[in-house]
Amino acid sequence: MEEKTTRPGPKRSLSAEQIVTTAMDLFDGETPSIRGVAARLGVRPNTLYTYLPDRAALERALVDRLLAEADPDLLLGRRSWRRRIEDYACSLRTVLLRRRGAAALFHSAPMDGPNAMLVGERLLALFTSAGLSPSDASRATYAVIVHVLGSATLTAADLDGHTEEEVVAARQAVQIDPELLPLTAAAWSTTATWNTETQFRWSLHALLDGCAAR
Amino acid sequence: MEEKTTRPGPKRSLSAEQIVTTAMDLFDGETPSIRGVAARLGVRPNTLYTYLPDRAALERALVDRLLAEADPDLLLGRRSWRRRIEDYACSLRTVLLRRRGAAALFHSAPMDGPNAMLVGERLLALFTSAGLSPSDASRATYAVIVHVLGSATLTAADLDGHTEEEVVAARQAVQIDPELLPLTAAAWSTTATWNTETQFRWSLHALLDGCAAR
DNA sequence: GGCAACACTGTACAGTGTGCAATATCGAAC
DNA sequence: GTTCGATATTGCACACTGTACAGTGTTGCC
Repeated sequence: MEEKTTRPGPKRSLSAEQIVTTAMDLFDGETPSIRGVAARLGVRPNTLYTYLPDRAALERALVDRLLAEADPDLLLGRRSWRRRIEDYACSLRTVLLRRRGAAALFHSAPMDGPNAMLVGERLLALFTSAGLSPSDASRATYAVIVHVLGSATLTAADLDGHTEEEVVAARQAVQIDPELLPLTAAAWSTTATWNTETQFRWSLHALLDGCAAR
Repeated sequence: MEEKTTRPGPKRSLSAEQIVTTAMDLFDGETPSIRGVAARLGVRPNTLYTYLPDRAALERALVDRLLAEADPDLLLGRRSWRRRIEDYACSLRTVLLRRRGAAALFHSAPMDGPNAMLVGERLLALFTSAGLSPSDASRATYAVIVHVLGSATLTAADLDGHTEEEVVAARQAVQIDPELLPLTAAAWSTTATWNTETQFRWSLHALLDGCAAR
């Protein structure tokens, strides 16, 4: 194994790790591009193709970094299984909302990185400890992933750089015609808060209730 | 109102409706671009800016068209509130998976079109009929939207042009090391089916259970 | 008929990801 | 120690993308 100990040719000036790290740094402020990362590294764009097959590979690596940044250890500890899931979910939501376009990355490629697998394993453990069968635990795991990523992505689209408060206030100010949409008008004060962590926790809670009842 | 009955200047050769319609046609096969739609209409790309402020406006319009194509009337009728939600949700999922990149459109702009409002109103009615308060009905409505869009987007990323069967088979073939990820390995036969309608219905069912319990 | 508003075009710019051929650099074999 | 082949990096180029700006010609109104 690892027969390629030394190879001819010039030394590599970079590493895949380094590229992904620079992309993460660059991520505060703008969604990273091949050319942007290369510029930051003081290198021509093509150079990156020595380390990555294409842009999708960079995105996959970023996805896995983001999952790790949310701290999968939150899924461990002595708290109840629900608390642990909620804590990691909220942490991941925060991580995804901090960087513009972060949530959207999860939709360009399948999640098969090592951290994705780790998080999956731990979620399975939690649902199993809650009494679910292996099959149901798997389904519940995916349901939670879908909720966190879907929620974060939609909220990221609505925020678009603004703060949560600004968006809620802007939505509050919208006038709904009670003739056309009576129920929407009646519930609008709640609907205006769809992009808040309160809403996030409410729906996650409902989802976990439904999963636990299986 | 509508004081602009007639205006000077040449007749318009197109309409916003027409642009959105050709974009939808073009959508089978490739994700529509300003230049692509213009070419299909036999017109320079800039011409579209007479009718639309920017690409985001086109995407918003497409989102609303997709919501309508899923047939919001499925939310009406005599079936139980759960059946009606499940039927529309599955229909929307199918619509979004039929066109590549359709699901991703929902993440570029807020959903505030007329059909989005209509669907929201009808979901509120269903949850209200299920006994939820206006506030809880609003939260449950968003939870369902998040699930449908999140699930469709993740599945679209995994499918990437392939059929559901192909993806499931490819995932089944993956070998998970039971030493590293015992639970993942044990539940993998189910995990391989995450992108199926069966999984979609399972998690939607769980979510609705949790919402109804409020 | 002149005026002002308007639709549309030509051209252009600043981006994006990425393929290809040339160049420079190294390790290993002779 | 020289040659050879593998390799990293570059310059250049291509095919895209959205969209800004300055014409150019058509039209309704006074």
